[in-house]
Amino acid sequence: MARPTMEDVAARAGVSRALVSLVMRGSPKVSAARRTAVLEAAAELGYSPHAMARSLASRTSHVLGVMVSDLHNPFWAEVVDGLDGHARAAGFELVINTGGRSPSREQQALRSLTSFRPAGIALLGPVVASSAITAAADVPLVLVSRSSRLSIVDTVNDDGRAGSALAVDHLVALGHREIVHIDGGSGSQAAPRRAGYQVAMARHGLTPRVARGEYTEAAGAAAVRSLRSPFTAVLAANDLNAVGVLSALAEAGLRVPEDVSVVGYDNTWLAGLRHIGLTTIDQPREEMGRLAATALISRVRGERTAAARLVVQPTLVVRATTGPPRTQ
Amino acid sequence: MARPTMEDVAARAGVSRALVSLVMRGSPKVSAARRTAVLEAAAELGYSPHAMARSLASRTSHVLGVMVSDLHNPFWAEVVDGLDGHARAAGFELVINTGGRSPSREQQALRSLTSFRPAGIALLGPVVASSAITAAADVPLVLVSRSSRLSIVDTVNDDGRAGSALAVDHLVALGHREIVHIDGGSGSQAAPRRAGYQVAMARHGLTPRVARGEYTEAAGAAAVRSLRSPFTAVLAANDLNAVGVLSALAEAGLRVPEDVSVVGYDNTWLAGLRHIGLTTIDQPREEMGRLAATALISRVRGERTAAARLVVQPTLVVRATTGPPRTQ
DNA sequence: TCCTTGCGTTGGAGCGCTCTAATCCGCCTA
DNA sequence: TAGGCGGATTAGAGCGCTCCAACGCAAGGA
Repeated sequence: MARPTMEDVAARAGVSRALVSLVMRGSPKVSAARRTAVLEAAAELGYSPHAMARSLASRTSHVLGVMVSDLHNPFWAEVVDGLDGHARAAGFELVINTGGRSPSREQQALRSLTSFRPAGIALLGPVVASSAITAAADVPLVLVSRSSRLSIVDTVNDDGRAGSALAVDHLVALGHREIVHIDGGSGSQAAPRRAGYQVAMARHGLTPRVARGEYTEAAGAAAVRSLRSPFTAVLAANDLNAVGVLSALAEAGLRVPEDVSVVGYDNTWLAGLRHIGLTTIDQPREEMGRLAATALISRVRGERTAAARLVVQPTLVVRATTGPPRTQ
Repeated sequence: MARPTMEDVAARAGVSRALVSLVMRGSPKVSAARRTAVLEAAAELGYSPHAMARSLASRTSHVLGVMVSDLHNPFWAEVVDGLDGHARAAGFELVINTGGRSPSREQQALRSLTSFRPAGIALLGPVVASSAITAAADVPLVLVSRSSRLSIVDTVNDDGRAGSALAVDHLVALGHREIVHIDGGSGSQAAPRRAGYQVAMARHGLTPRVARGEYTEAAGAAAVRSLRSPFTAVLAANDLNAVGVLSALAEAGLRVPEDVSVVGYDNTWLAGLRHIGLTTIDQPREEMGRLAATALISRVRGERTAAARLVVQPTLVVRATTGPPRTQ
């Protein structure tokens, strides 16, 4: 038994195909009697419209393509939640795809997304080259956690410089002076966080110390092990990285926060686990998703043509991994 | 500038639309000269085939719909990885959707998936009613981490009874006798894990003690706090739940594993974090994804009609949260 | 009475592609 | 030289839907 089509519904309701189409799209210019007849017929047949045929015929799409760079990072799951909720409310469906942190796989994912001819595409933390992005950009595009100067794309970012400054200020207020930053290497948004840290340290008359890292647990642990001279606080690249820092500190017999304070970045649920209780910088993840959806949809509707540069403000969340330094 | 169509490519290459179609599908019955001409024209125009028009015309689909019950649980991210890799290799695209743990949202997600007329649908840890599943089932369906007696659906599960038994055996071998199980309530696969625990305890001549829980950190912590009589080991509902157990034990001033041993379930990366170092039961997550993809694809190709009941074997991963009980 | 108006409804074209059957053409065989 | 063959190519219909122009019809105005 093949799926019923609009034709079948029309036949059963004793009307034309075009009328069924109008009912399905909730058009006001259909008499109440016909409307209920059509809806009944549709219900009896278990009819549901064929999204692809619809978008093919209407030359419009109700699909938003989303490429998630890394499905394993809980950060993105929460951004997707925000996107999903808002898009759904506006009548859009999400097609999610994953890029696995590799430029080539991202490019393939991008191609696969465009084959659906979505109304717009959101790239969450992409690492793919700018040129590949422009190539795909005959639809509205929004980048989350990656800045870009391309005028055809919108961006949603947190103010990484401000975030790092919040962390430094917090640590300095507690009395710390030897504050190390483990950075995110070439990861998305690593540069502004690093810059924010350096500026804030200078503002307090302190010497910045940056250890090379990336957005993984292992990198956080390795960076701590490589540090020779003493320090009393660490600003990690992100929460995952911070957990690696915690492990390495424990290995070295250092207590947190008595001997060393640690601050993460993102405030994913990982940081909130009581067993970890990480002081961290909160990025409003759901809001970022919502903003991305809004930006995309407004472009799709042609309400805006100028590039949007949306910046959200990070906040400090104090938990158990920061405290005053040891008074020596 | 609208996207180029097959017509445009055909015109540029000086051939018919049908020939372009053949080239795009890699048909062998095209002369080398025409093939390169078409490919060149396509490259020059930046043509990429329109997936929806294609599936509409061919009445077949290269899309697999995937509904993830909970994007926040790292377990599913890893299953999706397995699915993705295998599906992609077989020439299928994934459309991922999220159900947010709620039956009504899952049902909506399911409707949205079917509107894409996918070749098959994978439901990862669905909580939606069986009846809603059958309603959608005019395409092959596979359930992961949820058993079902419906003959039209395939299932992929780990052997939860065996997994629990592994945990109990491990703890008993270490010398434990007071082993508590915090269960997953009505969550998917909670029942077999509970049963496996009870049977294994009985086999060792021990009295089972089950505390009601669910698959969250908070539930793990709450369950431990509610326990009155002494115990030396806990088998948690899953890893997330186990982390809650660790927190509650720390609060109560109990050390792990010196005072209490803790075993999780799933072996997500969370368990592997060195700061947590959770002994746990490994479910082969990627393999489960791969099996789901294989099952779906073989049904899609009509190679099989009988329902597949795929069961994978869990294994024990010993880390830092289990050890011999205190000798009193 | 006829003509207009406007709402409700419909036929038909066409979205970008696939698929079947038909056509073309060079070459081998009788 | 005619006939047959088979591989390469193409025309045309059609997938399920939307959209436009056109149509029928009852009510109102001249």
